[in-house]
Formats: sequence, structure tokens, C-alpha cells
Amino acid sequence: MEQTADPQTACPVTPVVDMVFSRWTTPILWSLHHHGRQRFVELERRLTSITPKVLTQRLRQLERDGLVARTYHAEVPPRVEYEITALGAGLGPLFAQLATWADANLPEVERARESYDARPAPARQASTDTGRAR
Amino acid sequence: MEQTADPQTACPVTPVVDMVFSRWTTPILWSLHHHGRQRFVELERRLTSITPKVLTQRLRQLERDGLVARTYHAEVPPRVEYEITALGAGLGPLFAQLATWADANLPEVERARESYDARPAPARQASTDTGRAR
DNA sequence: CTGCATCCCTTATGATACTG
DNA sequence: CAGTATCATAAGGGATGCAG
Repeated sequence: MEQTADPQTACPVTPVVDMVFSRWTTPILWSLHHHGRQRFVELERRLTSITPKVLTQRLRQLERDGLVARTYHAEVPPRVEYEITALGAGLGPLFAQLATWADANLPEVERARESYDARPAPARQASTDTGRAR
Repeated sequence: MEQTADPQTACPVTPVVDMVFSRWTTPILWSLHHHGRQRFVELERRLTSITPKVLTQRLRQLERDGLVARTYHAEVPPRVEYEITALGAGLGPLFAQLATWADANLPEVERARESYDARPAPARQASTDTGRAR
């Protein structure tokens, strides 16, 4: 949530991006997708460094969006389990493609960064169109 | 950018997500992808509501990551053009799949939200596993 | 036109401590 | 165990104004 106005108008995929790729949501979905139904603590441990507060927030959001299902067991020590819904599982192929792209192209991204950082910054000006890309 | 520590460890796609799906980057890439090479002002106009400062920041980041190429023409009124690189263009299929998912599932997400918001919130507890999803 | 420098403020996020 | 409440902090983003 939280788009001031309309990055959306220029780009039809913004709503999905905001929902699926906001901070922590990807690791959470990934974890639930690959390790199946898990309790709160399990998630907390797997996503080392997340605080319970934030984890709760994100899980609530995902539950509201229908990507994650929450099951509350009113036992002595309370037990709550989270799992991916069918809707959420439909994102699987997308994640897979994302991973594929990463494997194939992250190295080049890394090189681009080094190359960029190497330039003193003044050199970045005045690049007469040397016809690159496309 | 900016992951304090390691949402990454739990999820291999986090680096890509941070790079491609941080705020405004999706609309920018989308615009460059669909309308081709554009000048700074054109982008600014298309992404109504973005400020030049932020647009510059994002473009720099994308340039550094090698997804966007910048061409500076040292003319009387300066002219700068941005375009997608081959690397950036490789994200096309991914965006397409994202759009497809959106078309197919956003309505259901919307329904999930309404349904969730309808519940008084106390009712959200004690849901004996009514075997949902998966 | 392009875009950097400043200042300011909202918001998100993290650390900590405490209940059912 | 599974959260919630409170507080503190920092980052992101917007609004100028000015320079190449």
C-alpha cells in the first residue's frame, strides 16, 4: 500500500508490484512456498532479522490480499499456522522466472555497476550517441 | 536498495526485486519499454506526479545497474535521452507475465480484501481449520 | 532543459518491553 | 507461542532555488 497518486496510471503492473514486492513480502511468500505451512516462529527464524512486529504486519497484509491463509488453533500454547493460498501459489511461475533472470543476468548487472562506479563521474557527461542498445 | 541484512538469505530473488521493483522503477522501465527512447521531460510528463529529483535518482540507479542507457547531447538547450538497454529489455517477458497475472487475479485479490475488511476483526480469531487453500 | 543542493517532513522500520 | 504497544530513528520523498 501507499502510492501517493499514480505511478499506476503509467504502468498497469504497479498494483501487483506494490502488493507482491513490497519489503519482506517476497521472502515470506518464498518461504511459505518452499517449506509449506509454517508457524509464526518458524517464519521468524527463517527470516532472520525480521522483528515480530513487522512480520505480523506483513502477514496481515498478505492475508488480506488473499495470498496467505492463517489458521488459529486455540490450544494451551497458542498455535498459528500460515500457508500459501491457491491465489498466492499462482505467483510461483513468476518467481521462477524472476530467479531465472537473476541467474542469467545478475553478473552482468554487477559488471555494469563496477563499470559505472569506476567512471570519475565527470566522464559521465558528453557521451556523443555511440549508438548503443536496441 | 537498502536491505539491512538478509531477507536475501531466505530468498534468492531479493536482489532482483530490490533492483527492479523499487519505487518508480517499474513505471519508468515500462514507459521506456513501450514508448522507446525519451527525453527527461517526456518521462517527467508521462509519470505525472514524480518530481525531477526523484526521477533523476531513479534514472541514475537504473543506469548504474545497466538497465537504462543515458545519452547526453551537449547542445544549446541541453538534451538528454534515455532508453532501455538490451539487459533491461530482457525484463520484458517478466513484465508481461506480471501483467497477465494481474489481469487474471486482481479481481480475486479485490474480493479477498473486501471479505477481509468485512470481518469485524474479532471474528478473525479461532478459525478451526476449515481446510482452505492448497 | 537538465539536474544538483538544501531543507523539511511524513512514513516506514527497528528495538524493546509487556500481555493473553 | 503469538502477538501488541510504545518509543526512537532513519530513510524516502516533496518543495524550493540555483547552476551548467
